[in-house]
Amino acid sequence: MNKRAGSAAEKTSTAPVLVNVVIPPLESPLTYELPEALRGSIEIGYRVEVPLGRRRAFGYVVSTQSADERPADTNSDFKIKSVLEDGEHLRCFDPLQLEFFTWIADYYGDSLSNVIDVAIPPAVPPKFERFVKLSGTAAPKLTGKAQAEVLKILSEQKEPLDLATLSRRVKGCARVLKGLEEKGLVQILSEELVDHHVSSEAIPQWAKSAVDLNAEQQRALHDIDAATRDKEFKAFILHGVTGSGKTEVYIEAIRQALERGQGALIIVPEIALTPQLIDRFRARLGNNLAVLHSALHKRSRWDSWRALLEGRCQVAIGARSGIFAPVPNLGLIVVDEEHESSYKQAEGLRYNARDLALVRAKLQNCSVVLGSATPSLESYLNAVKNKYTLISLPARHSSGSGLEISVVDLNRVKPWEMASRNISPQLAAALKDTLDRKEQSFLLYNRRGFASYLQCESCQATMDCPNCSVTLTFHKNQNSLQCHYCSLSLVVPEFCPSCRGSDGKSSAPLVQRGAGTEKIFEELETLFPTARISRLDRDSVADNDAYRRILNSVRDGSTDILVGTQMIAKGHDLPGVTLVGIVDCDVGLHMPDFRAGERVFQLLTQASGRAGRGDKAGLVLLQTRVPNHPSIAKTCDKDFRGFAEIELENRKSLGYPPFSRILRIVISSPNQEFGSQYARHLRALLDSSVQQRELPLSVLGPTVAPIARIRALWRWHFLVKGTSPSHLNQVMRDVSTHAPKSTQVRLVFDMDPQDLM
DNA sequence: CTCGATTCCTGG
DNA sequence: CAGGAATCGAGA
Repeated sequence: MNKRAGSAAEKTSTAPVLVNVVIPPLESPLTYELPEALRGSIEIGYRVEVPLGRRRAFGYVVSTQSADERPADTNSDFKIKSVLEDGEHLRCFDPLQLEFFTWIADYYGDSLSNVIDVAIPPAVPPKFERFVKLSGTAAPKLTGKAQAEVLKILSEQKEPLDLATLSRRVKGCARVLKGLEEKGLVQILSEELVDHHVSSEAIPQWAKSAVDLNAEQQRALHDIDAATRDKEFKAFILHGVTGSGKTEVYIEAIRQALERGQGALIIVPEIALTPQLIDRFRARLGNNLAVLHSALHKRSRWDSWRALLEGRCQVAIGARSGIFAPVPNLGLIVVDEEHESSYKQAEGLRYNARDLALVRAKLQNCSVVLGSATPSLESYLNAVKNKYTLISLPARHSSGSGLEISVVDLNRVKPWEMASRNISPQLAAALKDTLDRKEQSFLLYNRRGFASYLQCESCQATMDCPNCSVTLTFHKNQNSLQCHYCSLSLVVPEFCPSCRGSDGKSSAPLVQRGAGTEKIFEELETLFPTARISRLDRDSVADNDAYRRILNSVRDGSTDILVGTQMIAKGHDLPGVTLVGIVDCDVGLHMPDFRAGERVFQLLTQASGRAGRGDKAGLVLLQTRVPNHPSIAKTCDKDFRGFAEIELENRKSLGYPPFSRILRIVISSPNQEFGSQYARHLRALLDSSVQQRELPLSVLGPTVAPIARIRALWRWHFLVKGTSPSHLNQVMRDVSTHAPKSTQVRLVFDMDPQDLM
């Protein structure tokens, strides 16, 4: 399997002659012959350059064959071309990873080619920098003025000087240097430029010192480390609220693995992968940490990847796509905030990085740690069934129960008693107290904009997106109506466009319905005119640096109240915050999605964790109209297990995950009639597949998707439910091979969907 | 019948 | 995806 290049004599006898190469975006592999000169040096995982038609293309070697396996007889009606001898051939992944890639392709019903294309960052040509240094001891003789100057500069230099700096000091130095080089007075070195984020320096000694872990952390560490050391597949759920010290456990476990020469992989949600977090890991794990992030510059991404591949780094940290990292001798995978739905890729290859972490751990016999304050029910059920080990870390604060969470039942507040449209007297009072104490508050309202929609007062028409079946959100700051699905932006019309003038009055006014963070911000400004208020949501962090700037303004105390969407629930340690107000807990609770309740619980619990992280006690106020709803009541009780039990019971009775698996099939078409007919036809296909194979599956649909139209495409979907993923898989294969191809419709298969809209 | 545009299909 | 072949359709 893992043949290394042997001696030249061995090469000819045992080295494979044929290689199967996937060339994205081609789905199936093509066979090429290896020219004599390349045999033995190219194996699985190499990116090779091959002739394809009349052009050259890059492809990845996924399997090899020796000459005698050549399928000479029947269907070889094509002549096998040869890998280009003068091409660029580059090692791109570890042969060990192939099994993982194949598994992914099978499970998600995609081609190996596409999986590899998604997994491997595109290689960038190496960049070289040239350095000059003095060479030889020969006395400088008969040098010109310019040459003398260069020599003088160089003699003042301890290290070789880079050419760029030199040419800035001496104009036209290239020629001068050439002369000097010929005389043997200087040497020009070429060194490959590797991104500074990646380095092979050893772990500094100071970082090796252990930190103080409490008894529970010690125990967690011990268990995780034992599994890692034994190189067995074992999954842990590390359940602990923010501030319970999960990160310390990860770091120590990784550090211990490193000392044994085992590599590790950490996956964090995109938004958490901040420079601060990376610094924290680097401070303790040293420089052999490779950062992988799809937003990184191409070169850094490739450099990090290669550093792992070449063994210069043993630890990788990355967002979703980091799960593919070629960590050498992988011993431990950590998935932080494992419940995050952003681990699921929403388009293309719709993989879930958390699920893949478990698959990979199983394939490579290593341990995996899923960390969260609010584990997903999928993971939690596995712990209940003893498939995973659940480790709970108690809150670490000395103040212990310093967090008080209470409900404001909006049913019991008369409209005229409200401090403002969306802020109850209780919340207003708490905000005032917090301001008086010179402490800080977070206000969560999980909706962007100023008003959810505008409605005509006379004809009741709502301002809808022309391309999507949703209302347009009113953004007051930009005075625009925006579609949050297709990002259309319109100037706000002065009068209702559909009834203007028709009822005699030419000025049918538009009224604002529903609220958003902008509105809450405005209410706060009215209530607390002297307070320093900031807003954090996708709109206010449009420019790249704004996110950090806003969080910094909280950290340094120049913001008193921060209002925002779920973004504020995920920021980092901000010890000055002692009040968290949830303006409306019920947002998102009534979505047509069986995970709605779970998501709300997660968000509320996560947001609550922002309060009182320092020594001071924290207060959380939950404004709601359904105070007895488990998502809210159990947040109040800080009772994850209690919530999980209720919710699991629900899911069980309805046959939803984690008690079943779902395959979602989405049909979209610009033509409503054609699409709906196509969807009905697909139902027949589904039924016949299920029947013929006698699969215990239930098929729901076709139904119009909850958002019936997006970007001018009408949408329908099916939910196929079953207990075994392989059954769903068979149906998916059947349908995708037999479904009639049409340019009018698009068909998407989504295994384990997170998004049901 | 011709030419350009469009769709289809192959690539080893 | 890219390039070539097959097919389509308007113009002459």
